[in-house]
Amino acid sequence: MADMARKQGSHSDITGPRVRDAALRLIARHGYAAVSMRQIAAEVGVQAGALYNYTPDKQSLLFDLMQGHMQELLAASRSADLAGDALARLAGFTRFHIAFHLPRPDQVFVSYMELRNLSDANFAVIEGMRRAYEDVLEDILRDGEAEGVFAMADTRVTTRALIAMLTGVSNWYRPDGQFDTETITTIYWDLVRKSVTA
Amino acid sequence: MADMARKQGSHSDITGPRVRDAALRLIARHGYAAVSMRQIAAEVGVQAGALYNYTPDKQSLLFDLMQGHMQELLAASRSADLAGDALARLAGFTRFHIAFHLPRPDQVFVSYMELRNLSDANFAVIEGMRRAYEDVLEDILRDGEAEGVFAMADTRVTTRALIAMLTGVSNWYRPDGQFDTETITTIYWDLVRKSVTA
DNA sequence: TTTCCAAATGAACGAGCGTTCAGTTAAATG
DNA sequence: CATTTAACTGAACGCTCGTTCATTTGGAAA
Repeated sequence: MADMARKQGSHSDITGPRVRDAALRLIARHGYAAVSMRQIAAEVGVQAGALYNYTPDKQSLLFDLMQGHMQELLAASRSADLAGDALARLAGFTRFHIAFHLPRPDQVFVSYMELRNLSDANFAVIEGMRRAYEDVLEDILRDGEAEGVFAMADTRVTTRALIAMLTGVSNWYRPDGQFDTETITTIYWDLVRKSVTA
Repeated sequence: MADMARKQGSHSDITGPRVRDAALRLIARHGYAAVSMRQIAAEVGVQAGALYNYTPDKQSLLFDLMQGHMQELLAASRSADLAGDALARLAGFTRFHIAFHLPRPDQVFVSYMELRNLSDANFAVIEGMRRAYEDVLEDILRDGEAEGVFAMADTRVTTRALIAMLTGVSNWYRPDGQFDTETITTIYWDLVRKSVTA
């Protein structure tokens, strides 16, 4: 009679996500170093000490946010990179990248801006996941070169250039602005396709 | 006997730049909020209080670094955007952007990562300068469309996409690495040219 | 040599930091 | 109803923060 439904009805399964949500929003807005545990706690509506029921320390809170984002990104990208020739897969990747990033501006912001606030060990983990994501695109570009459909001076540099271009959309895109996701995708796919086709 | 050679031989004209250099390097490495005035002072070799001979406060120190960078960038870009048809000017802009940014990784990093740590008034100033720089490229793209040499879905979005791509090189480029500036320029110019030509 | 003053020191200010923990609370269990 | 215990409080720990300022220092000016 120990393990079954142990904390049903308790708040911990509600407060936990709320801590993460508050931390994500505040860190995206003000930066990891500028946000205090007391600010996060106030946003959730608890005292600072209560946060330590949900994270061992502030650094782990940042790492969990970034690792969670990268895990979602990797899992989703591997599902998306499936069918067809290199050109079709590049179109799919472009569409996926924009569709994944645009609805997650805070996650994107934190994951790209707070790398230097990770401990060395945590940085290595996130960096490895970023590499793995770059490899998804690089494989497509290499296959397209082999097919004779793509031509570029250096695959690795081109990979990074394209990802920088695509991710940059999060820096200015506003959902209530001039463009919807579909229009953005069309514009960027046009740039991507032309830049790498032979 | 008042105004002539007033502080010749004093340290202020040496310490001032050293404060800015130390602040730039430390902020690029650890972030504005994570760097203390005492750390900057220690790097310079003075006590924290002495910094206030050179800046009214920490916020002004950050703003001066960013404003100085943007002023240099704008002045240099206007000198570089001179001759020829749109294609030649786009080549010149691409070359200029890379040549200007690659030797200044710390300035680039700070100017793009610390925007959220500026006061509202200071942010507006820097944002305006960034807009002005984007306009240099956008003018080239518009002229190229008028010439019938370029074709793109949206000039403003394309401007931002290209600048994001070009600036992204600072995120991974290392001067002791595989590529020299000339090679990088060739690779990126290839991508830029193909992405916008009709 | 004496005077002068820019430059820098070093101590202090109130405030906020991450984190810990003994004690309180309130909902689920028996 | 009595008991249990996860969740949370509130105070405290030692420490660092940005900034101020009376005082000291040392090289240039007279």
